[in-house]
Amino acid sequence: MPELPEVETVRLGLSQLVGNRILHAQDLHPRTLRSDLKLNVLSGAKIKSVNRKGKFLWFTFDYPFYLVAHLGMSGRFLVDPDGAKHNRAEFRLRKGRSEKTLIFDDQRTFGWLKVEPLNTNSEIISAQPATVAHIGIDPFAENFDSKKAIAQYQARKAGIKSLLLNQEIMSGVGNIYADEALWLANIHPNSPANLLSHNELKNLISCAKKVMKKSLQKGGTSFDALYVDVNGESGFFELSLNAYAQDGKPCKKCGSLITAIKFGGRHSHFCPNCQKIKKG
DNA sequence: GGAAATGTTTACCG
DNA sequence: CCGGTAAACATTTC
Repeated sequence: MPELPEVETVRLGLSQLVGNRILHAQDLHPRTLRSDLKLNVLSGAKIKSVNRKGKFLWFTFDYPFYLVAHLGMSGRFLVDPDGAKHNRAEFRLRKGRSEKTLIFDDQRTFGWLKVEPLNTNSEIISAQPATVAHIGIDPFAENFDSKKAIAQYQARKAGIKSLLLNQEIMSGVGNIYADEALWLANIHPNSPANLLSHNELKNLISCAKKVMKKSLQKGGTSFDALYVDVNGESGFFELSLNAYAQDGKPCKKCGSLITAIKFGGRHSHFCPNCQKIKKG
């Protein structure tokens, strides 16, 4: 369940595992583990925290390693699942007398895991894995700087949607929430970012935050059982979508039909009346 | 059978 | 370097 609200839903579920010790860990698919360090270096390690930046997750331990994870398009973490179909890695956990199995399940194998050494030489660098260092801060982080993000958007001529999807400026937004945020902010996905005013971009960021927060409260968006929390439960934000996958349906603001256009191999959904393209 | 699916990275061309 | 586009990765579902 791959955008910020879905990843945060997973993080919240995984955070219940803090205090568990890893008895045994192994990867089960050749594409899943994307580090030279093997999962079994974590044997004996106790989970200290589960963190998120944009769509990236990482665990910290009482061992000098991070376990970094990205769900890709179809990755799931499942605790003691009834029927995981595509097990890509397995962790046997224990806390007190209770044992659990954590499964990383991933149909399309675009998701991955990495074991990365903690950099003990610098507290600043060790605050986050090197893997996520180049990723932009997400709008839910305390140190998110919206003025900086706005300036970076305005410095570019590319269509605003492609920049929203650029995880190095502001992270967390994917195809669903980009369409939803742009609809809410009345901005055409292909409007060149440099033609948008400071206020329009400020509003766009706050719309993205608003829509993702609302989704998070409903457990994220689940079109099918692929996108579920660690207990296998689906989210219900699909029922609240206004633009994404709504092509052919009337816009809830003006009644015009939502249209879909293709860009970069993916679809954008927007209201042609409410979201007019900006021209220079 | 063809197309599409909520992501990221890389390549190519201009 | 920037922008636009496409492809690659792999699997399942509609």
